[in-house]
Amino acid sequence: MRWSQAFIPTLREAPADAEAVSHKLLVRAGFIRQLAAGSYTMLPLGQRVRLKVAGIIREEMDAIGGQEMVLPTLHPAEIWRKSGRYDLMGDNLFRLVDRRDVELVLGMTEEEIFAILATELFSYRQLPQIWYQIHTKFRDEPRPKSGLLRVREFTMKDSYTLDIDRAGLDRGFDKHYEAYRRIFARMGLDAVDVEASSGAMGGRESREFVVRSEAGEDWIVTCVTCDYRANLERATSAIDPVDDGETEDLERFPTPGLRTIAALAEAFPDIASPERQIKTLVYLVDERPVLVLLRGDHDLQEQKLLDAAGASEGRPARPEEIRPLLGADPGSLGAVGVTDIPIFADIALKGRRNMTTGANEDDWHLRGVDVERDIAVTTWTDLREVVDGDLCVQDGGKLELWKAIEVGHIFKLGTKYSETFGAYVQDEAGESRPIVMGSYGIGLERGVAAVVESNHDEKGIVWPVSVAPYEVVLTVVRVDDTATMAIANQLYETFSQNGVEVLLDDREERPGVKFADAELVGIPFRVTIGPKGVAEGVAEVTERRGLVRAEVPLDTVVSSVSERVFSARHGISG
RNA sequence: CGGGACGUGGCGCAGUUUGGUAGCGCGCAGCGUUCGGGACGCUGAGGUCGUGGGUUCAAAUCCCGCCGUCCCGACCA
Repeated sequence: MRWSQAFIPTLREAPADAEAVSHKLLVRAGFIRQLAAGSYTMLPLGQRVRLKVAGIIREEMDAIGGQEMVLPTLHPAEIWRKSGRYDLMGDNLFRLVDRRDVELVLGMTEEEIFAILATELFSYRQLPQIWYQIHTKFRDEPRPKSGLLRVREFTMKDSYTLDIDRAGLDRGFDKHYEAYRRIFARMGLDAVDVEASSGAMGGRESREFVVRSEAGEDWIVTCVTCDYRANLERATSAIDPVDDGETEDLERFPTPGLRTIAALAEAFPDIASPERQIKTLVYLVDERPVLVLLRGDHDLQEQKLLDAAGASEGRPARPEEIRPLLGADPGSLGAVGVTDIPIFADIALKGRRNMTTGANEDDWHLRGVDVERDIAVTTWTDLREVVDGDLCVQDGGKLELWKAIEVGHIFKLGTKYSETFGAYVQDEAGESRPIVMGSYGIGLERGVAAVVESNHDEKGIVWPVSVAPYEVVLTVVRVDDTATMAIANQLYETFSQNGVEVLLDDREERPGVKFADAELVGIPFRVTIGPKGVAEGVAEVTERRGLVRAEVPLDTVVSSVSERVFSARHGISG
């Protein structure tokens, strides 16, 4: 491609209010343009990168036996009602009505549709299957942001494994795990996998692939001394033991005006230090009230509560909703004597005695609470949110929190969708069994943004060869010099014949502009050719990463640069 | 959805407080000089001031509604 004819609209000034670096750079360098909140045009450069990413994914999916297909994005709402996700997905699901008043939705993931397809399988002999597509997904995000990182319409590689049993699912899951590691490595992403919550997807086990970045929205917990790593929504930490002393009897005592953990602790330091208090929260999960019990100095991780309750939405109850339930306002709440509301208690409270909690009467508290003796806990589970500096459950090492971009997620789904849609096969014994499914996703444009987040410098983007829009830019310093231009054309042809993706910068611009643009756009290799070099029989080769320069004879420049391109093309080494 | 901000040639902005008929930089077109690290001169094109209504002799400017976008908090690839 000749730059003078290419649609590469670079900008001197970035969008002022853009936060993420990748957003600014992709806009400035002419890769993307925004149409509306969360809707982006992929300009020619952006589309080339997107196709490179799709190509890597396709190769790795095919390598594990994946079969590509394309499913519709427009789905009858009925299907989503049947799986229960029409309501579960809430407002994130785009809904519309056609001219016949039929309700439709735009697909935000496709477990339902693949499960329907899987009803065409009848025998365990046809399993396992790995099916995938690279296609558009729609999500009515409450708040699209950070350019390509969080949008309402995007391309997703979604794949699904179909197996006869859980052992098969485990194998399919492991294959995806390995494929994902290769995909991200080839894209030049330093991605790590962490334990994650399955959320609205359902299923038992899931792992997220994340890339460390300040632009990310996930919080990741890792141990500095071992391999423990988990999403904050899932992470646990070791709990320091507390000596509760001798068992005492339950006793009411007045606490006028004391409404917070801190205030109570200050007024009664000997019996009500924060770790001796029970924090009682009232939540509405899927609109049902529940009590949540935590140690006074611990905070709730909401996703853990949702996971434990099997719910999709939760929020703290408002004071006017709490009073009719417990008879008191926040500040004097407790779970002692409560039997008509489910009580979720954090495991840090297990076995604790002589605790202090609200008496469900304003300005009164209870002391001497023995959690297991006095409270009818419905569910004991891990509910507290890990904080920076907590200790690792595996080896006691220090835990660190950091922000990351989620670039992929793999789920062990189970039989929920196959049972719902009737995807059963007969096993060896002739018994009908629901197909065991796994579900695996990668967001392409988010992946592109993540590459930019972790591959840029003050001059612009630094694309890994594997996903670069062009591999080489041939910068002609004097377009008006016929000898130079003739040689440039010749080099351009030779690169093209070699199969190298080359962009010929034949614009009538000053050299400084061309150099700056090449660096902003981030093409891995720049071959600079001008009258001076032509006179000496050399071209200058500049590697974008580190801007390392070298003079190379004109007669070998194409072969040497091509070699470097070929060896870097497959990724891994970047 | 709650909180904050913004909307003026293609891009980035000033002008709004104190109404008087729109300006700057970049970019763009033509000509000339220049050109191995973001050149310069001259000439020129380009704007329903987001939108609807109101106040006024007069509205980018004041008032009301609506739409849109961004940022901060609850969701996900």
